[in-house]
Amino acid sequence: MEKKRNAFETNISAIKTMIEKDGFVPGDRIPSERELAERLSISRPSVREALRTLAYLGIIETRHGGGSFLLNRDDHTYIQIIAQFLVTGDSKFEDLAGTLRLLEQAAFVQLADVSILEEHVDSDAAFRETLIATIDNDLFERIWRQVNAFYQSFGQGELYTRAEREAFLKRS
Amino acid sequence: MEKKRNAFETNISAIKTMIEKDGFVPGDRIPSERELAERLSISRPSVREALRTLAYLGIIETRHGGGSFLLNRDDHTYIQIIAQFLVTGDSKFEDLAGTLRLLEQAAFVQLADVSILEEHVDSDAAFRETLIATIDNDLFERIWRQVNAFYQSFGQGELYTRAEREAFLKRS
DNA sequence: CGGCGGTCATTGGTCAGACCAATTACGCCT
DNA sequence: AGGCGTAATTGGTCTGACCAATGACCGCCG
Repeated sequence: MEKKRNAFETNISAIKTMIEKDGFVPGDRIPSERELAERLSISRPSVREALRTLAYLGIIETRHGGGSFLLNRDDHTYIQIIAQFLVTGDSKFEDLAGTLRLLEQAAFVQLADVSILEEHVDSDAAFRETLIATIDNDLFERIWRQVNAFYQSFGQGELYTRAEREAFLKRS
Repeated sequence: MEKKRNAFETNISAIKTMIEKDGFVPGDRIPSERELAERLSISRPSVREALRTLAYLGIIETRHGGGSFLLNRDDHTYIQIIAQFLVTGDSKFEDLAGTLRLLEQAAFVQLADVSILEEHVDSDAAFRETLIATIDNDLFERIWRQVNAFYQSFGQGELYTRAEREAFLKRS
């Protein structure tokens, strides 16, 4: 009898199973919290704890007064969660700057046409922002943005000097 | 004043911030639910909804009667959890592989001596692991490790073919 | 004096019920 | 038939209570 597993995960599974079994498709409204509680024979707070987690993961969306709705699977929530927990408070400042340089260097290597950077050589922020945008990789951009936001929170100024930015262009 | 953010995510952030601010390290016991509720001026059910989500993601662990404890980052299971719900997220899978290639390319550009990679050319995993280790940047390595864990959870095989790994070495 | 066992405070787990806020559905009036 | 206001539905939050598991404290006994 090792079924004594956490009731919480059991509840999440139960709700997930019920959603699948009833054949809900993305966009559908799932039963209300009160109805779920009754059908699963658990209290509404327990239902809510499970639903909140599902909502946080982007599985469902809740609308105050409207109900809970199944979301499409390819919403980006999971990427946000990853990015949010990747960069945490104990990241060292030197690592932040170093990581930013690495990320941007990676982007630069992939860059075919350097000319689009030339007009932004005056602005550190615009230069780097443009550089990252050329990659066209959502996850990569989110990670960079998260790291950069952390870097900015340290109140530091430009990551590169103007000379360094010009060096970028010459290395094409 | 667009502070109208969801209270739930605000609560998760608040708890996460408090944990970081108070300098808790993995293994530490965090304040009790009742104390958190009081310090954050929210009710215990709201605290619980946030804590359950953190527990489900593997950020913390709760022991009935004992308290809640911070887990090691390596124990964070949210990667697997999220993947469990997103098995069909093909479009974003390309982002994962692309991000990994970008990170490793950045590491390679910084690499002075390629010879240490030669002995690992037979193993995709060892090759990439060694490559990242040369960077000596904690944050960068952590980001790579998490993205790689997510990539692995999709059950994919090697990121590079053997020919691609050998091409790395030649480009020195 | 020291080890042991029991008691009790602390903490998480769960529930019932209440009230508010936002949305939606319905029916009435025009 | 259409528009509008009211009521029902539904999520959001809180209070309070009780149970269950853990752990610390303290007294008892060897």
